[in-house]
Order: sequence, then structure tokens, then C-alpha cells
Amino acid sequence: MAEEKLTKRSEDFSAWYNEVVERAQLAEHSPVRGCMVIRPNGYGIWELIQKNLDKMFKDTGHENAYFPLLIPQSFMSKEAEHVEGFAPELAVVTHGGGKELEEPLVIRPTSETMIYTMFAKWVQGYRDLPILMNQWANVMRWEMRTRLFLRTAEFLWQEGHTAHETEAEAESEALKMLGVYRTFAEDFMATPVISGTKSDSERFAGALRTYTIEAMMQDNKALQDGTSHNLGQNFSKAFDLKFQGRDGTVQYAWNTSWGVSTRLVGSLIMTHSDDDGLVLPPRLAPTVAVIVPIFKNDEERVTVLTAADAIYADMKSKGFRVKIDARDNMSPGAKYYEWEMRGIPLRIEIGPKDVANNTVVIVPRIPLDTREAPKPGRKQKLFVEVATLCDSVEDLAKELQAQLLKNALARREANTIRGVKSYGEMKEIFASGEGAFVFAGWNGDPTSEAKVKEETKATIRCIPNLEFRSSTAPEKCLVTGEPAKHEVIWAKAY
RNA sequence: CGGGGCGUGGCGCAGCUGGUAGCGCAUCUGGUUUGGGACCAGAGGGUCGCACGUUCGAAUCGUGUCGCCCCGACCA
Repeated sequence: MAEEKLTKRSEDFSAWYNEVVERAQLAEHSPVRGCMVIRPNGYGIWELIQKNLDKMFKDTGHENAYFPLLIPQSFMSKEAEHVEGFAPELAVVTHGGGKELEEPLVIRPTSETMIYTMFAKWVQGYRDLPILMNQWANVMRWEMRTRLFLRTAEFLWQEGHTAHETEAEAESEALKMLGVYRTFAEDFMATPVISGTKSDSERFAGALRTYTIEAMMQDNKALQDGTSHNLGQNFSKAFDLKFQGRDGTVQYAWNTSWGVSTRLVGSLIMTHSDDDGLVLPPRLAPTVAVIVPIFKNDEERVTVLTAADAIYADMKSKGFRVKIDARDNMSPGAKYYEWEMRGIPLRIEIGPKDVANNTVVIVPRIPLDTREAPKPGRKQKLFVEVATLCDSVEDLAKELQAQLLKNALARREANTIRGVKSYGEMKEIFASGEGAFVFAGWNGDPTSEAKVKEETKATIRCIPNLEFRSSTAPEKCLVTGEPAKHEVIWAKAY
């Protein structure tokens, strides 16, 4: 009996997302409210994100360290905005060793307070700067409403923390790391992102400025993929992080922090996947290719499996992330559906005919523009010589990676609206349910921002960086008609 | 925190005018199959979220409680 099809994306995006997460065996709800069990298939994606980002951090001079999970409650209170921002979502430990603690400990929602406490001990003079540090950790925020990968109570992330001698140096660091995130999003996640600055209302609690990369999901809602903050001297003043400068005077250090989380896995799912299930960019796919042997009888079985095993061993030895699916209680068709659901970029089919011809059939997860178009209703099937299989897989993986970015970019541009004439027009856009990224002028006033949020549910995702702005800057604020201070992107967001 | 829904084999569900639990998928065994979701035969597996109450008798009725999901508010 065939398993029922996935809910269609177009019918119920939210249900579709949950089904992909569960049926692709990425993650499931834990017995604890709002927490997530990440299964190996999902964790494998995170491991590749970690591995590749970590290399980029090291290449830009950062080192990894680790700080404690529990933070004395008093640390949290030292920076006024920070405590106000996080107080409602703290989980607090009140007992230990069977006794009530003198001072409650909070489970870190982020580690600024702990890390800058330590930095303060480590820094005396300007020669101790800069500190360029990162930690891979779990954090916990008692969110009112949670969603697998996108907003869980506990999540895995990396948080970079740096301390600098000058304001300019800190600003440059914050922007540099935003650039690292943008490069990672495009090159690995195949996700086009718009980088820019958050408006004050969306700024990190305690930051001078918050930078962001914003991606568009397939329901045209925005998702913040990563964030980078210029913390100014707010935390160094709160935690007494001082140094003696080149001129002999004692000064406060300048800090930045930046992070991405397991939310990126959710972002991947919502960006690329389709009605057949998960679609993974090859560079972040725990398994890039799966070999499915096909045979009718025992004789064929031996021939085909021998050939398939040889291919598998060869690819494995060359470092390919490849799997062989030799299960004998399942028909090839059933296997195809399963691996498609799980987002494997390339399927390698090998049957008796292929063995005889020294070929295999490769089926990419999504159609590639670079290859001959498939017949209507069919998948693209590529016949490949066994002798050149590894090169072909490498080429196809690259083509698929590029195709995903191309498709996502085309989709975002098709749903990006510039030159909206009136606020009424924008209200219609967000009332239609289709949604979009709307580029428009804004007077810079939080009041007009709040008004739009209330009336349309759309918020300012960011003030885009120069390269993402419209060629002609809007003159007027779309909401009030006053002179525009910035061009901004309005969108509904996760 | 407000509104709604749901807790019954691994998963999805039925049973709820009370009478001691059933279906589909999955699993196991045997056989036939296998180039797009195989079929036949047999088998195993459940203190019906938890507690108290009503009753001769509770998955079913009542009260309480715990948990999960969805929508909203909230959210670097």
C-alpha cells in the first residue's frame, strides 16, 4: 500500500513543513515542551554547516572556546537593555544539591554576560586585543510558541564574541562576519540573502547596531538566517572590560557578537524543498548520492550487487558521501520515493542492462537546466559511463548546487516588489496572502513602523546594504509621505 | 497568556447512547516478486496520558491534573 502524499506546499505551507521535517526523519518533538530531538539525518546537515562555517571562522582569525551553560542571574542584570530583552524568556535553576541556591542560575539564552566577564579578566592592555573568539553551544529561550528548527526552546548555535581597541575595528569585524554569513548562505546553502541593518525595534538587546541576512522562504515570508551585532561599549562598560591604550589612558573595549543556529536547517528546508519532500544542496547533504541496485532474480542479484558494491567502494574511497541501498524487502520504486523524501541530491540506479553496458543511470533530485529536459511528468535520467562516474557525480553535484541557488534567486526576484505607489497598495499586497518583499522608503520613525506592523503584520526586515538597494532611492516614506530616511524591505516574517 | 484541537500497539486512526479493545501502515516468519510506492499466507505487539470519583462493571460518564499540536499575542 502506497504511503499518502505529502501535503502540498501551496495548500498548507505550515503542515507541509512539519511533514517534511518528520518524514525526512530530520527531527521530532521531544517530551519536553518546545524542545527538539534532532535525528541523525538532520544532525548530519548541522554537522556540515558547523564544519564549513568553522573553517570560515578560522580563516578569518577566530578561535573556538567554551563557556558554561549556567550564568549567575546577577550577570544578566548588568546591562539594562539586555536584561529587559531576555528576562521574559529565561529558564532559571533555583536548586542544587537538594538545597535552594543563594543566587539563582539562568540557563544561558546567549553568552555575552559570561563571556565579557571573562574577557574583562583577560584584558589589561591594548596588546591583549583583539580577542576573536567563537563557541559552539546550546542555548535556551523559553519562547511562548515554538516550531521545529525555526524557534525551539533549546537550540544549537555558534556565537562569536570579539573585543577590539577601536570603534572602527569593531564595526569592521561585525560587517566582516555578516559577509561570512552571506557567503556561506550563497555558496553552501544555495540561498540568496539580503544583508542589511535592523531597525531599532528589531535591534539586539544591548547592541549599538544589529546586522542581518534575510532570506525569502517559499511562502514569501522572510526568515532571518544570521545576525551580527556591533555592541559598542555597552557590555564592556557593564562588565568593566577595560584596557590601557597606546596613549596610556584607560579605555573601554569595543565588542561584537554574531551567530547562526540550527534554524539554518529549517531555512534550507523551506527554501528548496518541494511536494516530493526535502531537497538538499549537495554541499550540505549528509549523503550526496545513493546507489539503488535493481535485479529480477538471484543470478542478476549477484551480478548487480557485485557491480554496485564495487562502485560504492570506489566512491567511498575517493571521499564521496555515498550510500548503497541494498535492502531486499523493498522495490526500487519504493526506494526512489524514500530517498527523494529525504532530499538526497543524486540517485544512482544500476541494473542488469547497466552492468552489461558498463553504465549507470543518474537521476538528479531536481531538473537541471544544464542537461536535456526530461519528458513531461518524468524525471531527468542521465546515462553515465562507470569509468567516469566519479567525475560525473562531482559535476552533477556542482550543477545541482548552482541550480538551487539560481531557482531560489529567481523566485525571490519574482516576489520582490519595487516602486509601490502608495501605502494602500502595500496593504493590499500583504492582505492578499501571497506576500512579498516590498522595497519602499521609510521616514525612520518607529511609530510608522509600528503602524504598518499592526495593520499588515509586515515588519521591516532590514535597511539593505548598498548592493541590495534599488537603483534610484525612494524619496518619500510610503507610510507617511514624509521625506524618506532609508530604503527598507517590508515583509511578513517567521 | 487568550482561542481551538488532541492524548487508544512503532506511526496514523476508529471505538465514547458503559459490558473487558479494533482497523490501515509498519514489524517478524515462509513463499512468489523487484527498471517508479509488490502480493499471498501466518505471527507478535496495547496497564486506552495520569489521578480520584460514579457504577456490579469505565477507553467510554464526572472532576482534577499532566502533556502535545494548531491559530493568535510575544520573539536577537
